[in-house]
Amino acid sequence: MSKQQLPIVNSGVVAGDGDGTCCAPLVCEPLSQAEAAELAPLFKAIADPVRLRLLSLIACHEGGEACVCDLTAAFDLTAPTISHHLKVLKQAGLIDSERRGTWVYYWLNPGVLERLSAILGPRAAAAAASAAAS
Amino acid sequence: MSKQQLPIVNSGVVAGDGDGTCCAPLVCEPLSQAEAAELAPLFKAIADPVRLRLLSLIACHEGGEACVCDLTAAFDLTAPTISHHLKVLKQAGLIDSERRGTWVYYWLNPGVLERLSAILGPRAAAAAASAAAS
DNA sequence: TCTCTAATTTGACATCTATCTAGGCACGTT
DNA sequence: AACGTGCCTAGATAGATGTCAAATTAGAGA
Repeated sequence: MSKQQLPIVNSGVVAGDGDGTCCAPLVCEPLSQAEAAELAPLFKAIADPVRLRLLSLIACHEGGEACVCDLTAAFDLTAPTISHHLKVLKQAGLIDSERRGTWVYYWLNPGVLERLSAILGPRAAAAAASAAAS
Repeated sequence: MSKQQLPIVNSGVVAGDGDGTCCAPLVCEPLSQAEAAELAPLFKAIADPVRLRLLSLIACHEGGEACVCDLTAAFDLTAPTISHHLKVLKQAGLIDSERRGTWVYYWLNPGVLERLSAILGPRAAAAAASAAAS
């Protein structure tokens, strides 16, 4: 933390998206400080075994959504802990939720995982190839 | 550098399906506990703004590698701190390094980012696969 | 209204993490 | 050999994080 030198170059960052083509993969051009600061919390949200499984369970559940009771049952953790992890995922924008009667359902927010994937992804192959070539 | 452990990177992880084509994206089938436990540290390694930029700087640097002095200069952090982050990335298996004379060079370990990318998104997985195929 | 179940919030705790300063090792140069 | 520079390790510390038990909120039904 502190003032690092690189100014906020890009701004579009990761959130912007919108240009259908694609993202700025990690490997194409150096991430600005601002971009990194915006991406890191997203990766941090998924950088936990419980939350990874939660995402996976939700995504794979029929209808693309799952209620908390289903999720809690899949872990050896207390309900408050699961609730906490769901909150982290939701605050990061990865999932969303809605109450229906007694139960609360969660589903994946479309596009977010894909964007993260794109940032890590396509280019890496190219970079690896060029590295190998030398 | 001799004392530095070997990267634990691969071992199958989530790709374990064995069909060489590709991995099981998060959304295809629920992650097992073991898979999640193995993936989380990788995501945790990149879930930091400094480390994201380090990865990016290394990947974008000419030749696909960069020396510590180049990297340190890009941040407003002390050298030991950068060294710490590089160690985290190396222990996660994301990068590797070598000393050449006075300087130590770091480069991206090929494949690891792609695997993470593939896990997050089917679309990216397909892209990576097609890239690899060509 | 009262009660039962589902889910979240609160508060506490132990652990992990990012960062720094100080010091040490390796290499190249004088 | 001695020095200077590049990089890493060690130790310390403030702050973040994961977990649980207890308490709270919200809806369904008797």
